[in-house]
Amino acid sequence: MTTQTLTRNQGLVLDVLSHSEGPLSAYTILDKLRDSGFRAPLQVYRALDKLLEFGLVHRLESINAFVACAHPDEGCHAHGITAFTICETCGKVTEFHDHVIEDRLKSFAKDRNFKTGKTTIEIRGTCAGCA
Amino acid sequence: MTTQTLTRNQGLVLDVLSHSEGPLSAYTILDKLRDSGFRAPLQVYRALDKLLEFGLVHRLESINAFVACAHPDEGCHAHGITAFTICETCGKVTEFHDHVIEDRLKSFAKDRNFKTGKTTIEIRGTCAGCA
DNA sequence: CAATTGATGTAATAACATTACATTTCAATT
DNA sequence: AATTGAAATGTAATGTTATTACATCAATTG
Repeated sequence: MTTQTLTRNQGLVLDVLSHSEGPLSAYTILDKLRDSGFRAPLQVYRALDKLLEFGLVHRLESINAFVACAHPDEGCHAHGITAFTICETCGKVTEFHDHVIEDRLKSFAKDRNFKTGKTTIEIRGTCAGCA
Repeated sequence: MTTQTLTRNQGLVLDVLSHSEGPLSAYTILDKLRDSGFRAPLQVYRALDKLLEFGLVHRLESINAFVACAHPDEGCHAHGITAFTICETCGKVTEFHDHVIEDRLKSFAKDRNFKTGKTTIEIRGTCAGCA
């Protein structure tokens, strides 16, 4: 998956996220793209939906914000469950993948015949630099 | 922690959540408490804040909703990280605790000197009954 | 009983997200 | 090149979730 396959709006949104230090809300993205012609929230949300689908962006459920994937070239969907640490002081987000956690969650779900869709793992706290 | 220590508003909100089949949004709780004198969202949010603090209620970040704790008598905070399955069809929420996952997350955080605050683990999907 | 603290009431506003509908773009096929 | 169908876009309006600000009330305590 490369940037070339993206539409103009999708590319603009991904570009903003990729160059951002930390996660951004949809409305912050909108503001940053006013000069590029964006006028309405839906333009951002639609682009984000696609980028999420492509695995190029992640949504942080606990803070209603979005970040570019840390390794978009490999296709993040291939890495299984994505987990995050989110620094509440500086906003820094670190993405990680842990197969033990993933196996454990999968086995819990399987034991109960729960069909897993999307899984959210987010640790909010204070990063090393801000401690 | 018993219900007796709660204020009127806190007790009313907890009661609504305890008797609900599934998670409720703050505004749904508000509607259910209009007859009890609730008029504004803040009355709900304030009560929820305290109930969350007491470990009597959980917030489901991925669906912006709240559920009563499955074992409030023991004080849910004592159980460490709480994880959930959330059925997107019927709304049923199951709460669980897994020490392996918890240890794994803690060790990840410790390795990076990340000071853990609240951790969110939510699996959305389809429960056995709805499959 | 004054002072402090925590809880409450109310209105207004901010922040986040979706619905609805009209229009345009673009690639695949004719 | 014209047709056409799917995907993307533009725009306005609205719906949903959460917070700020400020006034008041109630319980505790020094």
